[in-house]
Amino acid sequence: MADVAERAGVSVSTVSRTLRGLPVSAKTRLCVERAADELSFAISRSASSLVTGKTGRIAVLMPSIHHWFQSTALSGIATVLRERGLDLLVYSVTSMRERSAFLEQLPVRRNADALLVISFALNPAERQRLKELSMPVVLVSQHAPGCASVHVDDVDGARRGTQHLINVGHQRIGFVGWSDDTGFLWSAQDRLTGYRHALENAQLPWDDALVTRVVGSPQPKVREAVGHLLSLPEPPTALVAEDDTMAIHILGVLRSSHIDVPGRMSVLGFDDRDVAEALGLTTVAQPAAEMGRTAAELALSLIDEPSTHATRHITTPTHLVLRGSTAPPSAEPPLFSG
Amino acid sequence: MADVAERAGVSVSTVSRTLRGLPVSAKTRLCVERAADELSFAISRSASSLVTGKTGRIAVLMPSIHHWFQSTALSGIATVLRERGLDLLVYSVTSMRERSAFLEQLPVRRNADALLVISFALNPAERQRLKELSMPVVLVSQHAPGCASVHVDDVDGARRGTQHLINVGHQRIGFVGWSDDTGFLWSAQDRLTGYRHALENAQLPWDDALVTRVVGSPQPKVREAVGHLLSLPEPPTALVAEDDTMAIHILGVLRSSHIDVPGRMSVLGFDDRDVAEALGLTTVAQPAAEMGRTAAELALSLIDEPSTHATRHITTPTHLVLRGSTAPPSAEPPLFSG
DNA sequence: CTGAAAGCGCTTACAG
DNA sequence: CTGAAAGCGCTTACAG
Repeated sequence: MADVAERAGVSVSTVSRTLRGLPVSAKTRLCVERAADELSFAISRSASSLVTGKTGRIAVLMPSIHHWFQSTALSGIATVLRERGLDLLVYSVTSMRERSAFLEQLPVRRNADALLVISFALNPAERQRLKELSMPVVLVSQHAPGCASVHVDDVDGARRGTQHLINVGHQRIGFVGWSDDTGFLWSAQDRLTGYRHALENAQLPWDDALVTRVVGSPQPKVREAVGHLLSLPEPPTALVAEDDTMAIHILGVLRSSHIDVPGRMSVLGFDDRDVAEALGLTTVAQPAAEMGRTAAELALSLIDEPSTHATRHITTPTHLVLRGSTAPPSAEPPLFSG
Repeated sequence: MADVAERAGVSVSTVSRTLRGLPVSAKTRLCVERAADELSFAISRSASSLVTGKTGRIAVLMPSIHHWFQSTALSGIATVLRERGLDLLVYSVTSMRERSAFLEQLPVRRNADALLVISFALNPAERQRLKELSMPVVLVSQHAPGCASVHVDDVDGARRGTQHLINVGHQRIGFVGWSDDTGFLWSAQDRLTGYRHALENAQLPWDDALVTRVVGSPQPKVREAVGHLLSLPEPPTALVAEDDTMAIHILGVLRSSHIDVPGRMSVLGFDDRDVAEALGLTTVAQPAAEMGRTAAELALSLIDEPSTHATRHITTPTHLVLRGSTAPPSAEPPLFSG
């Protein structure tokens, strides 16, 4: 910045003011901007943050980055930050060990102006620990008292999806979920609850045998779970998958077993992830990118007015996307295979 | 840090040294570490980077974050940085306008120690511009003279995939690619070249009509492209898709048209992305996460010894993953649909 | 092994 | 509207 000042023939104070858009004379502005351009000067956030106390960065804490919901939400966050000229700092934490290390050291402290936490269930002690950061924290796809959050009503989404299956005539409906032994569970429980509510509303009996959980390596385990359901005395005619990825595994298993979807089995997903449309998967859509954007905006308003929105919860809507993987249970198998 | 020093009864110099693992007496170390713990002190990278000139951050420039290859590569990068205690800064650039703004302003300057660029084709002027950053730059999934890079041999991968189709007996093989009107093209051209090489090796005739490009909204356009291929006087019996996502769209179109895969049509992908296994897609796998890790490690060694590896190109291997979407062309349609 | 002091590149009162 | 000076929180020679 000293170089720019020298080249423009002004003081560094003036350069600083010009670059931050504070009032300077038109002539000065011109000189400074040209000088900055010629030197392709970029401000050092390190130096400015040292004095302002603001870092100009927003941090995101998340489990695996390569995961549809999380990367899509991150993408939404990035959009907002980009518009605002803020930098995006990503902390990815994939194991319990890393998770507790993060919470112990809180490396984000003083290195970001706010923290967004995408979709892993924090326990109360962990949330308490984040409070000690004394920076705005927004939970995405998770909610908890005392913390701002942006999330979807998983219970209601799953309820409405299941209701759709009931509406078209299904009476035996299975549920296939992931088993969360990792401590990074998302909305598993809520979606199962939604499924239960729909059954109750329709006065369909609850049957434990219709609820399966997949542990470990998906492909063989999903095959096993579907096998279990199809070998019941009274097998289901429709399956509610915890998410689209599970639904896609189910579609693969059914396809390789030559069980027609939706002729012999309806399959419902949750997410509306990238390939759901291509695969014709009926699913409960949640707006991951929009949730990211909303969360980022909430975080930014928390930075400006910490008290106002401190524990605001924003629930974004889900909606059912009808495609070809669900149909009434009595449909004839199609004439051609495929 | 002053607080920690006071609490531990030592000078800030000593605190600094202790925290960075420099030699201090065992007793001092204990005091300082306890004090730091009690105050849950986290160092301000802003302050330290101001004096060391190192930011402790690595930046990644990438197009859309929610995209299989890019988010998976990012994930690999994150793994390495996490181990090394470095922070990850993400610059996502989704339009041409943002792209040129980034290159003009180079906001990454002085805010990171190295820059990784994931999978968008930089033109020579843009690469030149990045050189002016005077920080290590590593290209991922792209290669160019004068720049370190980690990439896959797309020509060879596509050639081997196509060769597999030829080996099982296909003679009419179509190619379905994305049309890059966005300027963010990946390896489209190379994969088409690999396809051509395989045909040439096998002395199969080249036919322009067998090569299609999908522009705009995938689902209807893929349907159109596949329709075109299937209405040729001599239609293909196998399709090479530019990537798995395209292959999945093709599978969806074929399925909804009751054209059995692989009975009536073989489909080959490229990537081995997340749902490829679930869908039984035969594909040319590229190790996205590993490429990210390798690129991050290369960047770190460039930071330490700029000259040694400055223009090193690392080619990671692809391999064909055989699944159920490819088979010899004469196979009977299966008995059941699905 | 430890401490006092200078300085990294900015921003921000304070004068003018 | 502009400049000189102090100071943000660290690290790094330099002494001791």
